Amino acid sequence: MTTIFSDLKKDLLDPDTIQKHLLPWYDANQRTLPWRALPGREPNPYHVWLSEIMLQQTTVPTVIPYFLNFIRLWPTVQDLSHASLDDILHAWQGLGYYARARNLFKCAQEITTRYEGIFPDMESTLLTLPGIGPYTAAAIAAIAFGKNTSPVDGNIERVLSRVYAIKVPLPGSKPLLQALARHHTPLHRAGDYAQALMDLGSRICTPKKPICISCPLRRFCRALEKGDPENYPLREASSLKPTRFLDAFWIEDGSNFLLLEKRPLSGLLGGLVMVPIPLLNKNETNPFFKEGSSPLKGLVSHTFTHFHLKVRVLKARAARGNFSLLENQFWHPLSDLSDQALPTLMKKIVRHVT
DNA sequence: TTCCAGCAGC
DNA sequence: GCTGCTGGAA
Repeated sequence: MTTIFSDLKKDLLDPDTIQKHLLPWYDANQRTLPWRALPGREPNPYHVWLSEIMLQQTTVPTVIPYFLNFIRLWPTVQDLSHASLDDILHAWQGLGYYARARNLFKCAQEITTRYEGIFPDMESTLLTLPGIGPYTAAAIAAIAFGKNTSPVDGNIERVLSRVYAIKVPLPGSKPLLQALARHHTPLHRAGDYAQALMDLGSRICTPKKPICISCPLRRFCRALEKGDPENYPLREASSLKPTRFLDAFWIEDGSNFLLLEKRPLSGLLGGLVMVPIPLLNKNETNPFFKEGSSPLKGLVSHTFTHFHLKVRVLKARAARGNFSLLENQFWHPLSDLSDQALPTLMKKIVRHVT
């Protein structure tokens, strides 16, 4: 920590400067969120964990309906641990990063069997559970159990980068930001402190057009002093994504059944249901003949973490009797697609065809 | 149409 | 250090 601070040391703010201004602001301005305990009430660790896993990948407004649906279907972590993976993936569909739904399930099972349904309250124990990494372990320990830990999410990175006008670009500045967050974490109310920084980041210290005039930290924000808070945090130049072109096979039998396949559990869109797209995973071979199929006009575009995808849809009709299904394939009524766990790519293809 | 945020697993 | 998805903003 001393080395990280070395060239910043004389510029460090008092350890408690930030929280002294931040906590009163939080008490007056905190967001009401379905997983957040009302002031003076005990947080529900199951709710905190579930929301943090969902929030790992998307924003609060997107998460809220998924979260409410999950706790309606599975009110406790034991209920979730007794669900089926297919039901969980179905409820998760559209959220993306489907490996996280599998880890959610594994984690619920471990909590139920190894911890008798009680969430561990130690950061180091939480860190051993599936799907819980450094950020989530610290967040649960602080928010659900009031432990003195310092979770650093994207909001907190942005706020601290601005307050200190950090010149090192992300992600290289992460250790420094972690150390700064640690430096300012109060002994009491560490969870409120973390949530206050997150709320500040989402409501005031926004990526674009921050509302500095309303910020409780404006008096000692160095980026504001320099006049360019929006330029922080600095980022390494990102590399360009390649574009891949693939064919999807929309194959119907004579009676409105569609050929679907369940994708392998690991890898892209794992465990979700799609029409066949040969070569979407590496090493996949193409078992389909393009003869007898007609390409639809236009392409379906979708972007994954590391590449753009443009899909041509080939439509064909097959007699069920002389079509031999692969192990992971099945015929499914077109009218009942909604009972399957479909990724957004598949929904775009459905829209394109129908 | 393109860009971007968001964190864990391997 | 590479892989994994989506919605919303620009």
